[in-house]
Amino acid sequence: MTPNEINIISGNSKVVRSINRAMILNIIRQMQPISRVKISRLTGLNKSTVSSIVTDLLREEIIYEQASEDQSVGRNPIDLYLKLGRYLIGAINVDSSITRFAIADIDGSILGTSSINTVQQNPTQFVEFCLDELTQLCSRLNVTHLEGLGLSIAGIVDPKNLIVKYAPNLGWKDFNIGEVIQNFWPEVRTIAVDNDAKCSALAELWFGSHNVNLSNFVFLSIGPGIGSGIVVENKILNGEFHASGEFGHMTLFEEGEECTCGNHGCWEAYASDTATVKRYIEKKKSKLGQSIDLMIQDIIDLARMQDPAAVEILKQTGYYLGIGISNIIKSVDPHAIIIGGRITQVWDIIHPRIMEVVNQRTFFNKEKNIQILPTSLNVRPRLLGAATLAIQEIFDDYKIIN
Amino acid sequence: MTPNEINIISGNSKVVRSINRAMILNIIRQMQPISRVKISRLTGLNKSTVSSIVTDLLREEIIYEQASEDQSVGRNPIDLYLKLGRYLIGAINVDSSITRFAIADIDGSILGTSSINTVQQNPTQFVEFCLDELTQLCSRLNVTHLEGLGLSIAGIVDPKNLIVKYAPNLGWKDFNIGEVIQNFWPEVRTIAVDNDAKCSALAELWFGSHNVNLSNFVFLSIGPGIGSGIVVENKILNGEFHASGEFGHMTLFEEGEECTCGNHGCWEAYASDTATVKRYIEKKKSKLGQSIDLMIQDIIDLARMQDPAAVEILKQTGYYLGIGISNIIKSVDPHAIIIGGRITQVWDIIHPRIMEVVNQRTFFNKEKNIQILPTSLNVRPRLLGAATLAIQEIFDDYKIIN
DNA sequence: ATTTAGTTGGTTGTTCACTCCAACTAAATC
DNA sequence: GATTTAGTTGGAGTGAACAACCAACTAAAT
Repeated sequence: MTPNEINIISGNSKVVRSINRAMILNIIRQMQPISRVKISRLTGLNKSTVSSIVTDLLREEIIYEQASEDQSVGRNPIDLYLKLGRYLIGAINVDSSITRFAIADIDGSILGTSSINTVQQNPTQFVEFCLDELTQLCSRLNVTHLEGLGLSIAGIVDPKNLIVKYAPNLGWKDFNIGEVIQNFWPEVRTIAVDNDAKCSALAELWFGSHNVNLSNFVFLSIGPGIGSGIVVENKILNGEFHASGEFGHMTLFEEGEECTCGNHGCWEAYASDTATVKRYIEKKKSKLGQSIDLMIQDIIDLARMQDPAAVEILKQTGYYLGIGISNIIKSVDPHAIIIGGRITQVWDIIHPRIMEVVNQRTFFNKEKNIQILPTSLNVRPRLLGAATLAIQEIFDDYKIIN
Repeated sequence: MTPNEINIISGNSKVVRSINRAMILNIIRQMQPISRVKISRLTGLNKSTVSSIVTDLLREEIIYEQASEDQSVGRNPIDLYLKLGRYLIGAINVDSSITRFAIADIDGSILGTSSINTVQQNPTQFVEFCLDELTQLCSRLNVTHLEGLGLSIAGIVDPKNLIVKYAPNLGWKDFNIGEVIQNFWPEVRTIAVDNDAKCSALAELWFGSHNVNLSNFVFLSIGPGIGSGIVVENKILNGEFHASGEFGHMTLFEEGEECTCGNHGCWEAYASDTATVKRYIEKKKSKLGQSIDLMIQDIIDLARMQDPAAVEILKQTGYYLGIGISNIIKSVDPHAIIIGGRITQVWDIIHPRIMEVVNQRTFFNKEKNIQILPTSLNVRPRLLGAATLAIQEIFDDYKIIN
């Protein structure tokens, strides 16, 4: 219970029902195939209660049942599975250069994708253009109805009110993206928006395949900058002003390199792809011929072919990553750090360096057994994360009201 | 709902009752005096439901009612108040040098305190000695029964299992303090233990008088070291290994001063009282004649009498505090930072310096309006926090079972 | 091949707890 | 006495728990 604000969720039989419904649905999602009895034993709910809720879920066609075999004695259980193809989700990731689209199912599988260049124009017009593009993708895939729509944005987002507070790279400020979508597509039931790094964390949490408990972890997105999503007790830590996880701009070097944010010595100015490219250029005394995105890929490719200069530069990046990560570990004490971005292609080069620094700088670390891992997703985390935002609402819909 | 672990709290009519009970009790606590109808309107619960729960609370003697006057028309409401003196809490704060005791009421008021020197002996014996001391304090205050017992410890604590994982200053490791207390005092109903800085945060959250929304904030405890407690959505962020908020050991200076933890450039090595004293000694070329605790007080006293050297040293501390605080702001994005410790006595010296640095280093800060404030508690936060641990359990006891 | 016991999965009334609702009483003002 | 507001009472509705039941299978005997 909250001490200073009052929790408005008052108890009610309907609330109980939806809590139990959400719990059972999530168990089926995670442990399918699973029978009614097993769910009953797992939850402590009575068999009859489980049956009742499962009947609801079957009617809603969000799950289906199938006879199972191979039981030693007694009646064979009836396995329950998530039903795919029935509730589909549209996903949009808006980045400074490219905007990507996907149609996803509730198990996180992707039916199809497309992309366009992000155009710096009137945000409303751009969003409407995106929705048109998504409509086209739908018809290409013979999808007639989207249950939900999720968007991940490179910027600070108020997910509750569906407002993009500040996206400097897109030139958006206090943009009520939810309203625009609702006006344009009134038929979509759930719309969800959040910051891209937070979405990536969510995607890893829901659909990652690492065999690690991710109830407390931090997702680090290494690109031109460094973004992050903090997960605490299975939930995204939003921050009072929706700006948590700005680790990229934490000061690591009091009077260090100038950062794009105006501050000096930010982590980002040492460990981002931009910083890596800059260091490589300096070393090689070459010039910035192309975009950061292309350059970092070149350096990575060179390193994979054992080019000594590239390897050395990347090891440095690993060193700087390690310093920042050890600070993150000290602040929120996660069980794992999951890293996404091009740099994970040279995991064998950077990971040992990161671990070395983390072990050096984090006392009391051996007992913690913190996992530092590359993302386990084979879809772009930011895009899958956008879908996950909406999927999450389908599974956790016990906020109905009272 | 959790995606990877299953939430074991299944719904149930009893759960509903206790959620509503806790909500009503907390409303009375925070908004007393308040009538039944007002609670009904506030929560959306039916009048009759409120009446039913209030009847329970009256029978339990945790609240009382009193006729109110001054109502324009209609029957006068009956005001409800928290009843004091009925449920009392024992609080113990174990620090490296001094262990303090208090008897507190459920509104956070302190009936009496005492203290002893912390002895480095067998932890079980020491705890039993503490309980004896508390018993004496009780009899001195004519307190015959303690409803709960809360302990705040300078170390890493597993609050769920009541185990002190690691308290280097006390020489405790994996010490099952809960078991010891339960064996010695089997009659006490609720026992709670946590880290001292986290307890301080909890005390400020529950009983602080700042007129700021503290649902997301960080409590910084500046002493010989720097401890902190992170509050996210009105709850302490515990950390996977119970070690969140170790901001004191985050690296701010890559190759900086050596810290007690073995790392270099920790914040603590620049902004703690120890660091301040060290800098003062260096400047004055004097010697460390007494304990850090006494020395920092001397410096503070000198500064309050406008001694230029002391003022300058403390301003430096303010500068270093600012750098670390700006990193904290970027990581968890709190609404406020509350600072406790002797250094708050010279708030007029350090606060402007902190704000200057934070504004300089935190882009996008003006719009956030982050409050950096000294603790509003006039009882030692760590001690009141220990009591709050147990008080919290009395008010939020809807974890009963299912 | 047939029968019977034993085991496990799932369903069907019944009971119980709790909230909601509407009609009531209580106590104040105008 | 009419009106207004506070609080109570008894009945209705909802959903979970419980226990008895049916369903479907294996194992092992005849």
